[in-house]
Amino acid sequence: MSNRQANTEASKREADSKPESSDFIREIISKDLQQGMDEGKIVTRFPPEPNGYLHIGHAKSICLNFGISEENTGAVCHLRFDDTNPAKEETEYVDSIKEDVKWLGFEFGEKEFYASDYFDRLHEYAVQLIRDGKAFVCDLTKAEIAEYRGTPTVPGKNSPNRERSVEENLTLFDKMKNGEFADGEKTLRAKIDMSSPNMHMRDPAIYRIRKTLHHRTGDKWVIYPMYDFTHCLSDAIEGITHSLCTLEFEVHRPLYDWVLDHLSTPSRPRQIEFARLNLSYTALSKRKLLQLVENGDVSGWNDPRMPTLSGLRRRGYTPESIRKFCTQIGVTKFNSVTDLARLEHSLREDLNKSAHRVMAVLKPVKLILTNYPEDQVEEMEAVNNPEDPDAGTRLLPFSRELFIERDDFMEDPPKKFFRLAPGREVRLRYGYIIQCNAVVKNPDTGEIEELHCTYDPETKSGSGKPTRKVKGTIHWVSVQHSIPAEVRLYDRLFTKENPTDEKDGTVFTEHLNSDSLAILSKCRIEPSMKGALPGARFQFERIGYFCVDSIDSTPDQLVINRTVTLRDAWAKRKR
RNA sequence: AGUCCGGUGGUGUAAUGGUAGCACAAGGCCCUUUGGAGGCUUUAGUCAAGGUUCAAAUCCUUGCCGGACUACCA
Repeated sequence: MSNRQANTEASKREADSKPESSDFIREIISKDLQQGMDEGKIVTRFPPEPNGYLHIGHAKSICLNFGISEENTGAVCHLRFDDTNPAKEETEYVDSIKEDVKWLGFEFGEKEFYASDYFDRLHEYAVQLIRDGKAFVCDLTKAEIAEYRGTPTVPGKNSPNRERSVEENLTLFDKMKNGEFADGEKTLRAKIDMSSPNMHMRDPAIYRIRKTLHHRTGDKWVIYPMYDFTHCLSDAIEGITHSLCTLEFEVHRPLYDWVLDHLSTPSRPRQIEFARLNLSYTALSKRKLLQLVENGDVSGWNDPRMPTLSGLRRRGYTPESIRKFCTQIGVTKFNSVTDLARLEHSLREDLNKSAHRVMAVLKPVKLILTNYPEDQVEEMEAVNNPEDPDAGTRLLPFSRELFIERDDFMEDPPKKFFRLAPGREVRLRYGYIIQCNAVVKNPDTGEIEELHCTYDPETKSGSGKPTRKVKGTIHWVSVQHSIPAEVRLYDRLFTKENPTDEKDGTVFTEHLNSDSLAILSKCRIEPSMKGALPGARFQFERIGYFCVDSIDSTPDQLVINRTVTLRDAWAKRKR
């Protein structure tokens, strides 16, 4: 026994003293460091396209990139907006992305960059490629290019314009730049290999014409560089050492390398791919999330059911819990689906330590203590957070008429029901032991309207008197002292574990959970919640973690969101 | 179909030729004035078949399964 104890103690200590969790990317980096790469100055980057809101999947990338910069002395992580497609990108998204990264707890400071800041240099690089005979202006239409490209099994055909002279290409590219052609009329293409088994190497477009206002460069440009051309060069310009991206870019890596191999750049970054995050019962693609917003399936990008960082924030998630989650799930190269329960676990773990406990009754039923003096009010001392002695205590008003949870009473209870029932005793949390004597029902509806109980004055909480044990403890609020609130119970947005798997012929919106939101408007909360600030988080004892809604709550009408339920052994038993 | 990348308990991961371990989930027990928290505990895994080796999750071969790729998106 003592031996085993010693063992677990030892292993705990070992776990504590280990650095940060490692993964194949961090191992590559520490190897590079050992070999003296860049005098130990690691530079990573988080490169969002400002065309939507960040979600929990991006958090994985943010934690990886910024995490690595925090773990290595002298290292930095850049925030770089990949804004090369003016048709889709907006300043609104830039602002939300910056806010979300900061909220997660990461500092980019001055390292805020935009691919659009490099448009001049990128243009020069393109001209250089033309001069070197490595790029040409192509007249083919979009459809023709697709046709000429072939398929993975059939090699493509060369564009008829592939052998244009350098001079002609230069002139044509200049005319593209000067707006002399319409959108789609011409493209600049890299001259690589139309028979490559890698489709991305079949003379990919690197510049296209888009006569659209750009959110930062306005009307300065009518030609815009493509991702594959932009990303590697932006990395090289910024001195990124390790360019970390998701698995779907693996096939782009030969092109990433090709561009850098054929141009003289200030540095030579390296792309490494890892698996993106998938979460059960969740959709994680900007396109699909956009669809939910536009369909009105949710109230917006920050709907508390959305997996966006703004949604999770409004729901009551803490940045710490998300960061913890991201380090716990690890980084690998294989596709996987992470159990939503994991995210919820790290949330509860964090909130359990930090959230103040409060008594709230969501579905009230009146309970009258028939032997308690009419006008008497007692102040019961309640612990704010049993996990944190420094959180102190507060006083709860206790009186003859109380509200308790409708679910905490059953007329005809099963054996393992530890709560109130006719003739049964329970303890009122921080109060007395009571016994139920009578049930008053509405004669028309049969609905329970009042429970008449008696209390035992000898059993007051904290009185130190020896008292009998009762199996159940329930929460309550005083009718006259409690304050009203609207409580919004949120649940998972989808009923299907992998809603975006559409191989079975279904569309992800078919799996929307019709019970993902339930609004309770007659809730009663203990008076200490008066004046609670938007965003404030609490644990409602025995129910779950909640927060004051940051948008809809007002001092007069509290609106409270359920962040996550408590683990519930009783609910499990019922299943 | 071709190319590339991957396959470790139900789930997420570790073991870098040398004892298959951790976490989540699920079950049980203890404790408890939150059916919370905490403590203890059980179940359960190397895709398959060959080969190399004293020794294979790890290296090799073949097969099977999964993913990515066929935007002037990123």
